[in-house]
Amino acid sequence: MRKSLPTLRDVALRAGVSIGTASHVLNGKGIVSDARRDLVLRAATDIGYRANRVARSLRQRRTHVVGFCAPMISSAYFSAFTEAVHEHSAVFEHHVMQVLSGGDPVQEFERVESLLSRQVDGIILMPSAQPAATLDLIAQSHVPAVIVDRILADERFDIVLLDHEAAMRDVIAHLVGLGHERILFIVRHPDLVTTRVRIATLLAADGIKPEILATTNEHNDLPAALSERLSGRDAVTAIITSNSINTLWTLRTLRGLGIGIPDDVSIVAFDEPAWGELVEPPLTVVRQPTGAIAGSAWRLLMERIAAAASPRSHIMLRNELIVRGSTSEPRRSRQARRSVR
Amino acid sequence: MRKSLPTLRDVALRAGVSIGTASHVLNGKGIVSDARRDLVLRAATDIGYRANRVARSLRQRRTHVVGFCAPMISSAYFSAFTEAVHEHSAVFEHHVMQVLSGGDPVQEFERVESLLSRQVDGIILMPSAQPAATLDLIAQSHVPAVIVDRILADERFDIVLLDHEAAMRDVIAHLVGLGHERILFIVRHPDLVTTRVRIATLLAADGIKPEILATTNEHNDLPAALSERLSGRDAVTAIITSNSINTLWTLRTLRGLGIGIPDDVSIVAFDEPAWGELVEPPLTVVRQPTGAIAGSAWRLLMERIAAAASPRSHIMLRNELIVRGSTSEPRRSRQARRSVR
DNA sequence: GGCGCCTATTGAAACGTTTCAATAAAGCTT
DNA sequence: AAGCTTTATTGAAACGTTTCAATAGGCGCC
Repeated sequence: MRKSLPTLRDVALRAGVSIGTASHVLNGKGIVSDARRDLVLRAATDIGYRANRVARSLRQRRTHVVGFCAPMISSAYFSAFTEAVHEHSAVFEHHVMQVLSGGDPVQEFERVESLLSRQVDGIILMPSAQPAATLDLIAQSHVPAVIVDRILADERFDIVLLDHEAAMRDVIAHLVGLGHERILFIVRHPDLVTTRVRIATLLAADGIKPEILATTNEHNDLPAALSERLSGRDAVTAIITSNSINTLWTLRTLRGLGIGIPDDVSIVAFDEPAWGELVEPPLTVVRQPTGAIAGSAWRLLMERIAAAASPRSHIMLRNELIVRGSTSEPRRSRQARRSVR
Repeated sequence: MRKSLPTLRDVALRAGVSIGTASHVLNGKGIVSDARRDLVLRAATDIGYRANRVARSLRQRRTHVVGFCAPMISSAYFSAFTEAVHEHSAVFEHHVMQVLSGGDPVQEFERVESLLSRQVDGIILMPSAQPAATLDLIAQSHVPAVIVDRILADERFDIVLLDHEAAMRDVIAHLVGLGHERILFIVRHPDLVTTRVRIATLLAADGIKPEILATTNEHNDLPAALSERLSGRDAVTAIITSNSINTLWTLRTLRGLGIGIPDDVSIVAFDEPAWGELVEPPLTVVRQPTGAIAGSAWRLLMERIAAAASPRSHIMLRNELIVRGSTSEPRRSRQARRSVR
């Protein structure tokens, strides 16, 4: 049997004041004489009083806990974002209760429901691919929520978006500027909105001949597909990868095929991996501003909690194209230029 | 003003029964007639009742929340472990309230204190380098806690340890077996218990000539230090790195110096990075069993919560040495063997 | 038909806070 | 000195559950 902790009642008793007064002192609210204040404070430290925030939450109908639901953690983008979310929690004086959906809509629904029953003050959601049920659940609960990426528009929620269209256009402009025309985009989750936007932007671009390759989870189709797409007269001269894992497998496959970067093919990677700057050659990447996303999400959420009725905001953040060594002019145009000299 | 959610009272009212009966039905406790049971269940779904777990926690003095404090997330080992902790949470029907210490003892103390005031049922702690105050705080609070790694022995807590000594011995045996003698160990945090154990084990080993290199956070001393240690008559033939970042910088530096792996020097990396298997050559690594650590931690914690008085357990888990392409016989012995043929 | 024993149900206390309305004391104004 | 405001303090209600003791009805038993 655990010894029960000292309570506010114990403090009040020891200080010889009422529970109400003790509460006032410890919360700095109300008017209390200096004498009693000292008495209470001393009593509190004497018996090692620590407020029971569960009781407070019940009474105030406010937990100061924010629910955070993400598909996973151990992948560059998610772990960076998760860390950023936790780092901001201290600033905003809330705790984070985190659940994992594994990207599965059913689990997502259940986990979010359990967050709601914990009376979280708000929710930060990185949605799965089919989040409709979960979104309905949240909307109907009237708990403030911020959706991070993957949802393009929903008037019921505040949304923090990444401008994947602009990002892809930046990538294309960079590649076209270098002289690339045939560009291969290797994707993993073609059904995600994020991916769809990127694909659409690529396909709609002028002056290039884009191709899409949807690879498998094990990436075992990559060697064959790549060696085919990198040979012959109309071989691709640039590859865009859609996430860190993808990038890793692509690099490895290329090395296995003896294809040089950027001499034989240029590489641009979405979702900067931790090792992006450190491999040879350093990778040209699209950096996702995880810190800024988390910051915006928190800010929107806090504003929403303070003013439930104000109009919803949809914030769009820019990705940043970091040009490093893995992109250069395609071989043919380099040769052509050399022969001109 | 948010519309207040339906409560158990509303359910009972609608079903025409007492609150107690409604509670019995929804928790499957006590004896309730089938007729009333149906009534209650129907009423509950009708008005979309969802139990308020804050109220339940207060009454039961049990939150079913476990506090989890770690130094950070966005590093291979921590993100893998964090994910494992969250994955297990569903199995054990607890939620996780996570806080970050940043490795700072003061923050660690404060964050853990705030977990305690949230009345967490237990704590999983990955301690900072000076955790004494935090440990005292937890011990004195009588909240069950499991310490993960970095603390060798403390009778007040259940502890899950990694056998860093055995791991280092495995590494040494592997290298010695290949014919290495001069071995360089590159470390980042020489003050961590973890690191100290590894260093001591290396220094105590027979038949080798070990060297320790404590590098800086920016690793800008690495090129000079490595080029010195890899040249001359008594050059090192094998390098052990102590974490993923370390490994990355080492690989990059070696490549910059034009030193081949494993031809010129062998590499063994502690703390398997996600990309360990995918770089060229694939890395020989010491894998930390993050899933097993998390599983053990949860199991111990749940047992402790069920039986506070039972003796503390200290579990020691083995790391796994994964031999891949980055280690081979040292150059000299290879040449010697070739000349014999 | 009185007694005891199940079965089902309920009212009320308790969990530890916050907060509101009420009160008491004290100071000021006229 | 009566009336009014201000300043401190308090008792009690409320938050939404769980749980315990009490009760009432039904039933069998002698």
